[in-house]
Amino acid sequence: MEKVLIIEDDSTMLRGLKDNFEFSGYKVITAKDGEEGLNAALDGKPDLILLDIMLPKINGYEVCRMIRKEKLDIPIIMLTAKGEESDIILGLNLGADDYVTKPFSIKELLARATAFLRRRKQEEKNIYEFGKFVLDIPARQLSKNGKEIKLSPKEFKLLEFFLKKEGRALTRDEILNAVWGYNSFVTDRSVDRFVTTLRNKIEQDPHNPTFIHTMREIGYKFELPE
Amino acid sequence: MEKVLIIEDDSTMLRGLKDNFEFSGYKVITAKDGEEGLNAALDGKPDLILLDIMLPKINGYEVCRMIRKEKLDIPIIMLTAKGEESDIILGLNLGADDYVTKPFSIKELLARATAFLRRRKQEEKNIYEFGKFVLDIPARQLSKNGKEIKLSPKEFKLLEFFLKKEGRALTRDEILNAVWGYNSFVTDRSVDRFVTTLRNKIEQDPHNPTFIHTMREIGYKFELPE
DNA sequence: CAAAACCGTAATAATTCGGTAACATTCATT
DNA sequence: AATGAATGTTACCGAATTATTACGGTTTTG
Repeated sequence: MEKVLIIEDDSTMLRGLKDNFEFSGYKVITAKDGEEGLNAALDGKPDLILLDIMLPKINGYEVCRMIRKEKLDIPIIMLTAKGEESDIILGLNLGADDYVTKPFSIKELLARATAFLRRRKQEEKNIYEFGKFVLDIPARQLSKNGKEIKLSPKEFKLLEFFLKKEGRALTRDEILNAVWGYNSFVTDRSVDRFVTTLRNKIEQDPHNPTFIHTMREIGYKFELPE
Repeated sequence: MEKVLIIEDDSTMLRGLKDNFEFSGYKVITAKDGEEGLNAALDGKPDLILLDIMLPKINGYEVCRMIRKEKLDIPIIMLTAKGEESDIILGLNLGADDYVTKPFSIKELLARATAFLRRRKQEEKNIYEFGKFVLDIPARQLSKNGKEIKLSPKEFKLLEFFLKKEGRALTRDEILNAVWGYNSFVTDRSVDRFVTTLRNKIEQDPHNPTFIHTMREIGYKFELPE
């Protein structure tokens, strides 16, 4: 189920949005000021953010900017009372993907949200194939020639992340953030260890890896051979 | 340069949009009815489509639906004279990513277009081509005719810097600062050494370099031959 | 509730890399 | 052409990075 984060200080408005989105089948988490909202965005990993501009503590523009600074690629729809063109443009330039102007129709907002999530969903592949392996995300299972290969939860998450970012060199930090969570106090070396165990499970010759290549001083890169 | 396809039957409007987008640095292709527009979308591979709804032959909704049916993942912004909510929602559900209502401000439309293209652009501009070589920054890999050429971390950084400053003579100090860091106590001669190894990897005849030219008393310059 | 699986860390081993020095070559100037 | 300065080339070893393994504590499973 898709998770929507709503950051809005007006209780009535917040309640209305929450009810409507939940009724439409979304999971909703909420925040009532910018600070709380930023934390929720980082921790909760929502698929979409509705972001009010006028907020206590940190305003919406700042929240938007900071989310983008963290390289989080979550669609953001801004909710604004101001119809001013310059504000809209400011928001869009700060990394928002869309905005709606209060008072807006909930039906329209829902349609826009759906449009953003649809695309995202299409982008998300659920089954990855590499070599003789198949990683089935919904089934949480890796198999080689149809035979299951057991992976621990962390191993699975790591492999999933590698596949999602196939072809790109990933820093240990990126990997830690994605697999362990952004605020974990885990050592870089743990990444190495899990790469080792993964290699032992998927590489023919773990010392001459076909898939998981080490990128010195950076981290690792998952590559599909020709 | 990004290519925008504008599908619009009103000549005046079309002309206005074309001028504005071209002035903003986009390449523009146009179509005056749905059929023509659909072909242009399929053949021209634009990065963004502005799509009027009221069109001769095939209307905008249909065009949108057919583009999506072809699994083309091009952002579509609908231009609509109707302010009716139901039309907007219909459009969004058919796969449009956004809409603007006529009369719209060209400034706002440009801002929205930029927001859509921003992500794509960021992802794209990280690849440098020179001669038969391709330096892929995200993949952290250099290849010649598709075949990988291994670079050490320093070599990679140095080449990346050269490409970023292509055409400019660089002092050894500039290079040291950029590649080795502010306060390293490394000799100038290390630059020379790494230029040598780089030349051996990318120059046909390292003694008659095509790309990395030595600027006596200064340093080096990376140049693309004609 | 016991056994098994899992995870993070630290210790140790293996590997790669990079800076330097020493020597060779080229270049500009006279 | 001779000279000195700048640049090119090469080999080597210490240092930095990564790989591997073992272990203890925790969680999950049967």
